[in-house]
Amino acid sequence: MPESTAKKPSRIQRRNRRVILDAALEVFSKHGYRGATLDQIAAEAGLSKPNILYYFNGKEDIHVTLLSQLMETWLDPLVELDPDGDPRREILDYVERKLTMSRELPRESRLFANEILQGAPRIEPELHRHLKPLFDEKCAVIAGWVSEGKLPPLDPQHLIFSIWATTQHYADFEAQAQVLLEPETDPRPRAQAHLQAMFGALLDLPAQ
Amino acid sequence: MPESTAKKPSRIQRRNRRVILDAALEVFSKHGYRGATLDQIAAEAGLSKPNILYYFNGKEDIHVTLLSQLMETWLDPLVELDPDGDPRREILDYVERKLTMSRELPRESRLFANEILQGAPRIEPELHRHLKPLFDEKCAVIAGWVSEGKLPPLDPQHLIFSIWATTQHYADFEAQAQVLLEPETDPRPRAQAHLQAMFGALLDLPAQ
DNA sequence: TTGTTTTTTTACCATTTGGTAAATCCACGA
DNA sequence: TCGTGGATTTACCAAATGGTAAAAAAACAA
Repeated sequence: MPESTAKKPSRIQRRNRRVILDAALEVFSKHGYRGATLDQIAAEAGLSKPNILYYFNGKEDIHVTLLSQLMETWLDPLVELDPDGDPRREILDYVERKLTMSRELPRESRLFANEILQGAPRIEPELHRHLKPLFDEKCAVIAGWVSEGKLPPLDPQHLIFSIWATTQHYADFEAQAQVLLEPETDPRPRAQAHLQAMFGALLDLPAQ
Repeated sequence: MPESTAKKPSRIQRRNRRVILDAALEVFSKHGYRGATLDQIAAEAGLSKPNILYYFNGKEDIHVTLLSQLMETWLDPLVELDPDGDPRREILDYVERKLTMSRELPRESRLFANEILQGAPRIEPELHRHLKPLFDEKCAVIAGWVSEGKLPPLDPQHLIFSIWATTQHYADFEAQAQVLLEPETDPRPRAQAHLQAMFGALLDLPAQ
């Protein structure tokens, strides 16, 4: 019973749990929680369905484990925002890291987007536990920069929302961009230029 | 057979189709296509399941009808962008209309977000037929303003993406905002100020 | 009222899907 | 080599779900 009181997991257990979670990421991010089936995950993982249920307590367990495990990766770019760095540089670099992440981890982006869209029923506790404190901390950092006159007066919370929205857009709404832009071409180089110009302009605003 | 060669639909037919589509909007926007069930829609509409299937050919028919019918409403704010207006005013007003729409029609926003996130399997033809031409047209308008020197050099396509992303964010990711901001409080007044400042700064950039 | 058409309900059905029990297989240490 | 516990498969099941057939009811035209 790998799920009971944590003994040390065997090599096989670690490998298969990883294989399953990777397959689940693929399937959940493509079809959403309800749209994904254990059979699809099993096929993607190359394992049988009962075998998957040997490693996890059920569909929801897989989903929650996946979200929890990816939360850290997902928040990493924001963690790196340095209170002691140059404010303008720090924020523009954060935009760039987020955009890079939307290119390199689009499945993770869509996984979170799906979960939030449904009202975050399974990840809400994690949001309170990990996202909220980090968000508050970094908002305070930015607010500090503003009050020190190192940045023009701006709304830290909504600035961060704008960064999330604009960068994740390229992963979450990729299907739309495929229709509207040249397909087969990554729009992110031009997106990068645009976003740097846009947030740069906001940060360069003269103090009120 | 209301579905066959279009006779004039009766009063009952018009009413019930409207009731069903409204119920479907509620359910689909909350749970996504796969997450929604005909039973839920029937309960929400106050009709029996077979009765619903009397008015529509199936679950997918309801979904496609809903998306098609809402497409016009959804694109309306962009249609209103006037080539003969003041460029800066036109774009900032468009931002405001989109933000207002995300407050007044959040279900519609989430319905589209869900569909696009899944790869737009059922709405792709509509995107090509309605969204693409409008998008190209308005991009050309903005590009014209730029080349006339009425706007600083900017990327029309990605500008529009940024407007979509930032405004719809408040409907699509409402669950996240609920965790991070004061619940029970509409963040949009402050969002409005932030977005006007941000896009205003971009549009006020000196010509290169 | 009566006959006809439209609308609604009742009673189902086949498939899908998350999940389980139990038998079997297999890796590995003694 | 053999035994034991972990890993995997086989064969299922119950509930949910999209959908249908046909009877009953309601609406409506004459």
